[in-house]
Amino acid sequence: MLPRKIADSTVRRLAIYLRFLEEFEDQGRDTVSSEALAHRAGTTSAQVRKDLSFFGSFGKRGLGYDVHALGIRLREILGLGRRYRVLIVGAGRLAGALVQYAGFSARGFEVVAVVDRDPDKIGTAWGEIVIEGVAQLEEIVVREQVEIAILVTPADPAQGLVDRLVQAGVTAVLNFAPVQLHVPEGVDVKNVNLAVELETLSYALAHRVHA
Amino acid sequence: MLPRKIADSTVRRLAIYLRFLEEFEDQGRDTVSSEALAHRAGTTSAQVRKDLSFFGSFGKRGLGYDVHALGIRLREILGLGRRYRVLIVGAGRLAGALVQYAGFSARGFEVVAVVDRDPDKIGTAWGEIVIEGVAQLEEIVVREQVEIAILVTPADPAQGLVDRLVQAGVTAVLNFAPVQLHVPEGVDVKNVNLAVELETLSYALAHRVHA
DNA sequence: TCCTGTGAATTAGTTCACAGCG
DNA sequence: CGCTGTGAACTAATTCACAGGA
Repeated sequence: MLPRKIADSTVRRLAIYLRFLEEFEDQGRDTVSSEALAHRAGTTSAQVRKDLSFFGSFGKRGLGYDVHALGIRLREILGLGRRYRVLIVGAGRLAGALVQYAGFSARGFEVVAVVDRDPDKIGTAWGEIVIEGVAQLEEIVVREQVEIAILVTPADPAQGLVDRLVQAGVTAVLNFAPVQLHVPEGVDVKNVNLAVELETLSYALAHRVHA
Repeated sequence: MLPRKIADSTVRRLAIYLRFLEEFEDQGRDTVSSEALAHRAGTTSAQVRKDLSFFGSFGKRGLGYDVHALGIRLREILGLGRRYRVLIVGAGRLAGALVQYAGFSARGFEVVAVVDRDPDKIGTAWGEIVIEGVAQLEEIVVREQVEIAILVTPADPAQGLVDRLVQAGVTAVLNFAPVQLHVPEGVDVKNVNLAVELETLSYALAHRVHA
């Protein structure tokens, strides 16, 4: 589990393979070929084998991969063998959707706190979680041993918030704010920008060969 | 606006440059260098110039780019010069967040209908929009002249729904369901998978050089 | 025979570096 | 001079193609 530098595209595909492996497992299949995985994941069998080969050789020639064993290995590789404590910054609707999203907790991402700057929201409850004030950010990070922050705020306050998060000890951030965050070495940021996704679609529509 | 094949990564960056151009415009700046754009967008000046060069030469040597003019060109290139009629399939919390998300309508993506299969949701209103039954899918696509569908459903029904959407005339789909959709030639699908984003973070955490 | 694992070949994407125009 | 525009060089990612083990 120590190869130097793995492409982000490879890591994303591994996460996708894992999803389908679990599906196969639920169906009681105990073996799967690179071809079958590739078809489900929308890639090629060579790509699947190459992706896996960076981490070892898990298959049996002539047979394929053991569904259960490969699942375990992928979870190990992806760091999903444990739970992660997540803080959500910003209590808008998207944050609400994330808190309730079953896909996160199923994978071990546990939302332990939500903060917002709106005094009207502070103190209200979302299920188990009571929304706290953004002033408590640092205190919460320490108290709840937060490792991952999800930033769901407007662009404006995002950089200041991430500075405070990093200062308090957070080293991984999933950023939904439409800004490029600047963080010190050793802190990982992944950006999700829903408007950009739609704009790549409108690009495709605009440049279609009109029949 | 006719170059053969432009990388997805380039299109995404163009959308990001546009965001910052608009910010600069709001600030009253009327000229910007590739270097300044690159810094905001988290890339390099050479990358910015290369991305733009695929579509023409918009800058002035020694000076940079005209903020307003480049904004217009980028909107043209991205196909943002018009409005798009969007149907949301699935009325969960994420769908609710998308309906209300200002970033979409600001860019011309107008949600014209929402469908769900839950009878308890059908007939309830989200702002202007009354949720309709999934049975009406085809009728709605025609009636509302839907061009883009956003699929926000569980994995299970997603393929069947996309088949119906395509049959009814939809040619662009933003898919949040964790499955690889199979669609005919000429239909564009972009996938967003929030769990995968978090998993790339957990990969990074797990493989960090522990100091 | 079937299907993996993997170097080699290819293709795609990024960065360099500099000529040339304002 | 300053900064763009762009071939050329380089680096990264994907695909090919086949040797070899089950």
